[in-house]
Amino acid sequence: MDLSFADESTTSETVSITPAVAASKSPPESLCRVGSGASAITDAENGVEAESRKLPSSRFKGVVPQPNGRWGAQIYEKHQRVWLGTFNEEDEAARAYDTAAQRFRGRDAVTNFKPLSETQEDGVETAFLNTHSKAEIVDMLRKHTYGDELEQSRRSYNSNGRRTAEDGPFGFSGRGGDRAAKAREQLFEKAVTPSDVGKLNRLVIPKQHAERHFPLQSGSTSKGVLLNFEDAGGKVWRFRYSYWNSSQSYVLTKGWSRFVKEKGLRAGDIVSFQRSTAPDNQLYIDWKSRNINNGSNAAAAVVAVSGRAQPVVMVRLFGVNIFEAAPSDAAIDGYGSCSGKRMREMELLGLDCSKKQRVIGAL
DNA sequence: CGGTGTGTTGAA
DNA sequence: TCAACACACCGG
Repeated sequence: MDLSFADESTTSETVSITPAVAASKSPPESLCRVGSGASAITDAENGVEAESRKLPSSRFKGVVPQPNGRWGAQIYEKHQRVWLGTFNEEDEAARAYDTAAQRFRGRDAVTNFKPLSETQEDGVETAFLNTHSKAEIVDMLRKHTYGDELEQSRRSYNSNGRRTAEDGPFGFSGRGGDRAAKAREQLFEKAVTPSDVGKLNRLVIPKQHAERHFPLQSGSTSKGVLLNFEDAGGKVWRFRYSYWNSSQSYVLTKGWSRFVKEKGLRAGDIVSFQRSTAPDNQLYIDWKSRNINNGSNAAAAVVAVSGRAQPVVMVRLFGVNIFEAAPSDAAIDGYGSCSGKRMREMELLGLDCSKKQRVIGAL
């Protein structure tokens, strides 16, 4: 769990800006890419031939050569490598790294090109990055669809900054239309349980996230505090937040049922919590149906379903097919099975497949 | 079978 | 944190 992309609270970090390395550099053309790693620079009769086996290293950060002459992109986080995919061109891989670096480490991350080609602040891309999880961005990079998705975002952002079907699952704040969306960081998401939307008038905040993002002063532990959250429409919701000793859990109580009612939340739907990266620390709340299909890769699209009684539903989430038990109360929380390799990927991307937690990719 | 991306290590 | 290297394993 510590490997998840869970804390983007680190997004506010400060990293010294380092002038992009490559940009205008003339790569030693001697580094010709070779066929299958070997293709020896046929050398005169000696053992120097062995040297030619070595793959040409990249002049770009985060880029590694592949045996077939292509280039891989990777970035590290929490002692783990996050693979960003393979590319035909070295600079494509470098750009993929740049994008990931900006998403993972913030605006001032050290990159290969970004600072140069983008010095004129690109609010749209920044917002785009801010409104997509690391997992989503990585997925786009791997599938080489980042550029397209960003373009889509640019088009739909248009002049009014209003949320459109083209936006990510949570879109932009889009309120008013005259105010630009403030940069915000994703805190975490949770698929609501039946009781979260039931008569108990409370939402359980997974301990892990509660303690990280909504710490309670020892004194206010029991009585709780009032927290304000702004939704996508700009409406402010005020919830009481406290710790229940009886169940040893953190909960949003007073005010929660009104939110459930107005949004028509149903078990399995995803609620998302964000916080402004600006000094005001404004909190935001948004939600999405667990099966929405809005054309974005980020969306969970229902691939096959025919009625509520169907035993199995397959959803495509972040480009990964997931089988989910039918919406019976018992299984409604978890995302059933993840298979083989995908399972590892899911873990690495912070998508918890186990039943213990329903939090999906705490961003 | 070709290629990808993971396992792993040593350097910074 | 990062790149280098080897190769297991995966999808075609």
